Amino acid sequence: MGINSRLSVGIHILALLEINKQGVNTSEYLASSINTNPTVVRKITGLLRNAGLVEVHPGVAGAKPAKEISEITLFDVYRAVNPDHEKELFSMHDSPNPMCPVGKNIQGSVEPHFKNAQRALEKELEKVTISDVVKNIIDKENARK
Amino acid sequence: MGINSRLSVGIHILALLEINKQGVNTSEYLASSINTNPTVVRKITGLLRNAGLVEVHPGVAGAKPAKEISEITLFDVYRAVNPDHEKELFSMHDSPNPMCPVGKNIQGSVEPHFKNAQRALEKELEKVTISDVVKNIIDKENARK
DNA sequence: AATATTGTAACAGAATTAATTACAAGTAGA
DNA sequence: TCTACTTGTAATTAATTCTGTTACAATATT
Repeated sequence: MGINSRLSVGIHILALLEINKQGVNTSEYLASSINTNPTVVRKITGLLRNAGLVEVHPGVAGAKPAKEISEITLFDVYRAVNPDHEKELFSMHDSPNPMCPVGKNIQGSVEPHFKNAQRALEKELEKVTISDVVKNIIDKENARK
Repeated sequence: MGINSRLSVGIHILALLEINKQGVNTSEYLASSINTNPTVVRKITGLLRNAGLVEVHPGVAGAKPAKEISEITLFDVYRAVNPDHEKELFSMHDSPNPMCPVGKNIQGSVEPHFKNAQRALEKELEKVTISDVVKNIIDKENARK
C-alpha cells in the first residue's frame, strides 16, 4: 500500500537544480544530497527529461530545469516519474462473477468514485509548483539562522 | 505504484451483504461473487469487523453490516482495510543529506503538500456511502432489463 | 457427537521498488 | 588523438507487498 518515493526524489532534484544553479549538478552531486545512488538519479532525471522538465545531455556534466520552475507543478513531476499513466491509482479486484448482480455491476459502480478520488489528489498536486517548494526551503533555511 | 485492491473487495462485500440480506452470506458465497478465496474474504471481513462495520461471529455462518449502510462511507472502508493508518500515502525518500540546505529542508517542505493531496483523496471517498453504491448497482441491474 | 463455519497462522508466487554493478556511448580538455 | 569523466541503460539483487492457498484450531448448530 502506498505510492513510491519517486515523486519526492523528482521534487528534490528539481529544487536542488534551482538552488544550486550556479554549480554543476552531476548525478553524483544530486545523489549525495538525496542520499541515493547516482544511477537512481539518472533514471529519474531521464524520466523528467522525457517529460520536458529538465535538460540533460549524454556525456556533459550537469542538468538544468527545462522550464521556469514556477511553471512546473508537483503533478507534472508525478506524471513524469510514473509514466505508465493509464494505470489507475486504486486497484480493482479482477473478474468478479458475472452471474451475480453485484459481481456484474460492482466495477462500473465503483470506478467513477475511485477516479474522482484520484482526480482530487491530482488537483491538489497541481496547485503547488517547484517554485513554491524552493521558496519554502529557502525560508526554512533562513529561519535556522 | 498504486493502491491495493482491498478497498474494492471491502466495498463488494458490504454491497453484497446488503443486496443479499435475505440470504446467508458465508465467506464461501461472498468469495464466489468476488472471485477469490474464502480466506481472503474472511481476512477482509475481519478487518471490517475490527472497524465496527460488519457483524460476524466465529462458527456462525453469515455476516451482516453492523451499521446502516447509508452511514458507511468509502473512506470508512478504506481505513478499515488499511489498518496501519499512520503510514502516509506518499513515500518519502529516506535520510536526505543534512549537510545540504535542500536535503535538510526538503522533507518538511514537501510533506504538507503530500498530506493535502492525501486528504483531498480521502475527502472524496468520504462523500460516497455504501448505500450510494448499492443504489447504483440496483439501477444498473434494472437498466439491463 | 457430527458437521459446517469462522479465525488465523504459515507459506508461495508474482509484482514492485530501490539499490547496485557493469559497461556502452558521448563530451570535453589536455 | 587520447584520457578522464559523465550520462544512459541493462541486468541483477534484496526487501517489501499483495494475493492466493493450505492447514488447522476454535466455535456454533443440529
